[in-house]
Amino acid sequence: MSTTGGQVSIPEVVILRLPLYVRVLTHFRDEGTEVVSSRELGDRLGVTPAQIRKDLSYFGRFGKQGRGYNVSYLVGELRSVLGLDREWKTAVVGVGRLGRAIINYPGFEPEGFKVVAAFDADPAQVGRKFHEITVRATSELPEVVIEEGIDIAIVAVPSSMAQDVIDELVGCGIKAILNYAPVAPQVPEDVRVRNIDPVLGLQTMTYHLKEGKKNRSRR
Amino acid sequence: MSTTGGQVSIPEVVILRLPLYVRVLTHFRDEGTEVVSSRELGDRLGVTPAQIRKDLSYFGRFGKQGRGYNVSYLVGELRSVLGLDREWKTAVVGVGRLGRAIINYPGFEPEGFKVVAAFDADPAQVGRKFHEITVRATSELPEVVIEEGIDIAIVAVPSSMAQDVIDELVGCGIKAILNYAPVAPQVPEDVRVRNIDPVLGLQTMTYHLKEGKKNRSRR
DNA sequence: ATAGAATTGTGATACTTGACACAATCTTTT
DNA sequence: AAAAGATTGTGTCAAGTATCACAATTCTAT
Repeated sequence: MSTTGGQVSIPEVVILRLPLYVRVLTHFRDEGTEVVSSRELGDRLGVTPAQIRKDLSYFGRFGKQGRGYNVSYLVGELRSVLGLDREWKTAVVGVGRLGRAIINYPGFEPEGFKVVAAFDADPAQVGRKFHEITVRATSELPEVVIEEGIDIAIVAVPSSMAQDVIDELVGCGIKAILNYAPVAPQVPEDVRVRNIDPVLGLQTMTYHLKEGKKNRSRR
Repeated sequence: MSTTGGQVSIPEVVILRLPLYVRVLTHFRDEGTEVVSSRELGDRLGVTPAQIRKDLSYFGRFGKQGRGYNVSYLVGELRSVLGLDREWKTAVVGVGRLGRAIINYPGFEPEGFKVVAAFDADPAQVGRKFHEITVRATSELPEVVIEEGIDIAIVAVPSSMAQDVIDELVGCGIKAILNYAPVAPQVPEDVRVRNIDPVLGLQTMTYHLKEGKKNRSRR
């Protein structure tokens, strides 16, 4: 239950898996595979076929019994579900070593994520250009977010400044933040944050490495 | 139930939260706070106090009723649980733009993760030095992993090569991999992989951004 | 055509994870 | 020294998530 207007609310874990499905399906498509079954997909992802079918069933009936899923069609449908059939504009806050690497990272644009602005608190950075983007003062954030139509902010400031910057972004009406600072940000519940934090990844693996544990992992 | 030798098996989700606790506790400690309650911790992390107490209870009884947890003591205990009371040796595979950024990243060493070797398939890169580390040929992986005592591999190769490199690493006996390539790697169940993938983070946020949804997030 | 094999979509079931609530215990105040 | 207040640790219950299993449907082969 817990509906809004009749349709069942979709678990967040399901949303988190969809981009993985899109990625693997795209792979299949690029290899020329036209049809794929939930078992084949599951094998590639390390999940059960039933889970894939259940997940997809939240959004529609994309398959054909006895045959499987048309790869191109399913990729298109899932991209549409995720909102990946348009371009999203991002702003990078913080143009230190990490921020510059993000601005230069070639993996965002092909996926429809375009960096259109950059900010830094340091006046010495303001005015510099990286990869066609001129750095602006953080004080200009509110105007630029509106003028440029920023959808998503990418935070790459030192951890001591991260919460302040995030508060500022929330104040500007930003609803989605990709955070590279190693902190646990506090945001209102209508704002999404995804943290990119390699150290956390390492720290959860050492637990298992320690004294050669043998329990199995959870993807 | 489902025990091995008497002690209850610890849920993986709990392990995934411990580094967050360590991080926030370290923050408190650096601010001079000596004692903290599960409520204060929970407020900072956006989780319920009960969850924190339950999580900690898997590993011991660290608190004192009516008072809370001694911050320094708890940090130490949790670091020990996670195996963070020693240094871990890592090797970076792939020294392109991303691999070099990882080698130069100053955030690993203070946390006890030391990059001690680097590899690349491209002969033109072999022999070059980055940040005191000489690049070796990928063919040398097996020997170097043993000689240098590599605990964790960091994969920063193009996605087309990622699975092959990961297979190679698994063949060398590596049990923990931090993977930056945008793929869903297949590994035996005794090998842990953590994926660092900003695009996946963005793609799960667009679902919610699309047509101004208002459902709340999950951390 | 018909039989057999493959595979989806989904209700029901089992398992996992999170929250609640309270006795036990410690600290502070009067 | 007693009472009031705070907070832990944990058994129990609730919610969330994953898996099972099978009718329905499609494809393939003879």
